[in-house]
Amino acid sequence: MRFASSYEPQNFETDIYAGWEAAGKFLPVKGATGMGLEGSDAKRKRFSIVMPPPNANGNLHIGHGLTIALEDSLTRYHRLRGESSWYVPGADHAGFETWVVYERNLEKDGHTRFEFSRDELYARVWDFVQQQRGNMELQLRALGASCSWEDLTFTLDENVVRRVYSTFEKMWKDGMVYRGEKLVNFCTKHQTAFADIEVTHVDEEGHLWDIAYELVEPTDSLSEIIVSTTRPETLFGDTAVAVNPEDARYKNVIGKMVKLPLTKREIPIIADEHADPEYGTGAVKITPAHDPDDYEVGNRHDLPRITVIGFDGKMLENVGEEYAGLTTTDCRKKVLKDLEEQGLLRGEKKITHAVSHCYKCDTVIEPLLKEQWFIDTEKLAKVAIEHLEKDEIKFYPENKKKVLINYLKGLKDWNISRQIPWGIAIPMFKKVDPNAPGEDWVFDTRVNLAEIEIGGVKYRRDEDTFDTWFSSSHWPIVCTDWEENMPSEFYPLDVMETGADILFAWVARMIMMGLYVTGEVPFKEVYLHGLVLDAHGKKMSKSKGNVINPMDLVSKYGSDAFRLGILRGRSAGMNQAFSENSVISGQKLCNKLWNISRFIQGIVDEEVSEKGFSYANVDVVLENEGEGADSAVHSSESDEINPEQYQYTTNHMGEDWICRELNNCRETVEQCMKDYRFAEAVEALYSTIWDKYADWFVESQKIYKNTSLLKATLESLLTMLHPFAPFVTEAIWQNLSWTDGMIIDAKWPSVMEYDEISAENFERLRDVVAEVRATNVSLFNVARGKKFGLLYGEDMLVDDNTLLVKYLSRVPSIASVNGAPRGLHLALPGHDLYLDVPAEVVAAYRAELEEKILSIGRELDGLNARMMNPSYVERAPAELVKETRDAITEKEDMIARLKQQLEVI
RNA sequence: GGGUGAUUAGCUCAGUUGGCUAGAGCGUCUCGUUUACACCGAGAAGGUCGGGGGUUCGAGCCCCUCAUCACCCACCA
Repeated sequence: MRFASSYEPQNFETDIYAGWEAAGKFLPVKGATGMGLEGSDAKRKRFSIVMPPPNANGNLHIGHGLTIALEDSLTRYHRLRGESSWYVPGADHAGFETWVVYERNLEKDGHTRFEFSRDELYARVWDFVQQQRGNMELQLRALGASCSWEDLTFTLDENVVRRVYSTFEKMWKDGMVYRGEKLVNFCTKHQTAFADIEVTHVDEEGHLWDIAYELVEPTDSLSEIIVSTTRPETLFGDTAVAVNPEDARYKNVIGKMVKLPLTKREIPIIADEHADPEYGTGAVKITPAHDPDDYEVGNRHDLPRITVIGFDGKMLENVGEEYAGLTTTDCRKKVLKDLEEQGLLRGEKKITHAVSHCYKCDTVIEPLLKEQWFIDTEKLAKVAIEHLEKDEIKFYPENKKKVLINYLKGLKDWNISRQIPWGIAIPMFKKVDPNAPGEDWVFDTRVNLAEIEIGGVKYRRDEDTFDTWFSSSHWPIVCTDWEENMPSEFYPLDVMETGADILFAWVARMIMMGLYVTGEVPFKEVYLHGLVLDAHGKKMSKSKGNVINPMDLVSKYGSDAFRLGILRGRSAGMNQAFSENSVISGQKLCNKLWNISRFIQGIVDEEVSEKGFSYANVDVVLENEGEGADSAVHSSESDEINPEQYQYTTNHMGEDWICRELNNCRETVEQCMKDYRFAEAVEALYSTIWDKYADWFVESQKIYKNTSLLKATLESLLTMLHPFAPFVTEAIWQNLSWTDGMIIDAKWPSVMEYDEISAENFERLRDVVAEVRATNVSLFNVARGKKFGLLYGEDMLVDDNTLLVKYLSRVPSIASVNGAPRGLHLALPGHDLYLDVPAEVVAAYRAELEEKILSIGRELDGLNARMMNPSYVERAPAELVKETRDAITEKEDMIARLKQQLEVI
């Protein structure tokens, strides 16, 4: 036996993947623009997609599982369509993320980062990542990613670094890079600055304190000014008190000085719009070195900036002995206590306000002044917006484009300096002797040297590294090997698929950088997926303990089951719940398909071995009924894709019908893939395979066997499902006796020819069978489990197909009434059928019949009401009106029959 | 404070220009030793499509409004 009785993914997946890889099936046909290629390859369409690089040192999480399911389905679909498809895998050095893991390990071993030079640290992390890296790649293979491994790009590869440096140099020359001392988001735990986007804001309970600042020269009405603050410990850095220029209470003290409590300093009262008269006391202390708003106010008024908190999160010397060295929290307590003692603390109230946190360790972000490299984003954003508004990139979901443009419009300059050793070194050197001739900073790529000499002048390396997003914004460029003198035929990418949560951090930056470097948008379409939530719609998190590991599901149910399960019910941009149930349902589909194939292979084997059927009576029946006389040879209509596929004949209406259904399914899948509606494509396949192919076509083939058609249709289904369930379809394909090669590069099905009238007849036959089955079951109670035979009167369809009807509707017998109707008349329009039920059972069935009459009557009333409405008849499309009219006739007919039945009783 | 999305069966979700009796998976119930499959087959129950208005011959879908939830952005001390 070729096929075991159930599909066990573990027995196939590893070997199948290795087989694909060894046969080079993941490689694109490069150079398809014509160079050195003949014939069809020269015209071959291309499809390119790059993988958002997973963290090289980590394990894949459920989001990666979804990512691969989506991207690989697309890739495989386009490959089957005959396109040269290139799926470029990647690995991310994940600067900060990896650094955090590594530093934690260091600390566990009793070391700190300060024991090593940057170069030493870099080398150590490099080794660490290399050790870990294989894991992630194995997991991608287990998920079935058909990516071109020899093109794997690591974000620290030489070509990536070279590209990043060349962009940075260009920006430096274009004056878009500047070094500035600005307030940056600083994590005192991780000792690095972050871009605005890397900071999370959390609404928290806090306090608002009122503190009195005494006027140096009291006026008649005012001797002090009370400010409101949430951060009293920063008062040491205050350089002004601001009031609103329109605020009558303070108009006459603007320009006067106040005494800064706990210090000997005096600071001015200034007028600035920033002060909101409605909020607190209307007066606000200004601390330019420790608050982003105040920083702006300081700039407007040319105020000094006094830094009082260090990068370690502790108070500096300049705040005085008593406070220096305290953490900000301790200092706050002491300041409040001291103010209270001096009678300067005037109020305290609870408020909720947004506080910035490090997205990694949750430490409160300290805004600190720091010299950093910044990118002037104005031009970049402007160009990006222009191209977006010209609709050069199509977004799925559509509304994200608007959201992105909105973000770009308010984009601030981008801090690209990170104070961590793991990453791409910033290629800038600072002149050691400020008095030496030449610029203070020079661009130079010799970053392996701590110090360089240019024209006798010494320069020292900047020790910072690039923000990871700066390099990853080049991803489509570096993955497709785009170069100035030789643009890649695969750039721009056909589609960028990634998480909606990194629309700003990544997608926005790829667009800006793609345009800046190549002048072209980096991709034509963007598909954004939402978060995978747990079964109850909650975010997965380690602390909640609801994290699902995709690899567990893959090993338990198989890769295909996981892929089908995670795609189910998912639509672009939406966060969606996910549970094991959907994976189980995927597993069932795989097993179903396996068993369908097993059955068909059995028929093929039987035919080969014996040229006959095991059902002795079938030959006879075939001669007497069915549509054998009308059989016709068909082959695929459009020969473009695959001329030799689908040589078959249709001998029976069920066969025409399945051809029609497969055509419909193929069209649906094609349209869905075009629109990125993956879940709908899977659903169409699921219902075609299960509800149509298995339940009706395969069942009917137990009576009428058509091997050529069984083969053709099975191949078609396997091929269509392959993008979503690559392993089981390949396992079956290679197990079948008549198929060649691998399904991974089989040909996408083309149109199947069939007879429309015949197909429609089968549809009618299904109605008959369904009604017979349902009626027999509903008789179950009154008939105490007895099943009844079917009788037919003037009914051509049934008369011509008695064997099939008998088999499909599970009746014990089927016969003509021979002009003497008896039993239960089925209320089926256009048919003359009876269940051979004794009169007493029909009588017992009376209540059900009456209920049925009532229910059809209700439907009839609704239809009649519609027809009674003159506007409906006038304005609705004629076709619709006709349908309504026909439905009324049908319902009336049904009711008449049922009533007649009642009378007989 | 601004923005986006959601609200449809017990649960998780489909439902693309408005059109016949609103669908699926899982769950529930009844029945089934039919030789591909119990990871199966047959059948059934279950929904006033968040509330309220409006447009229309016709609204789950379009418009207005309210409510609830989620997420994103934002400098209110």
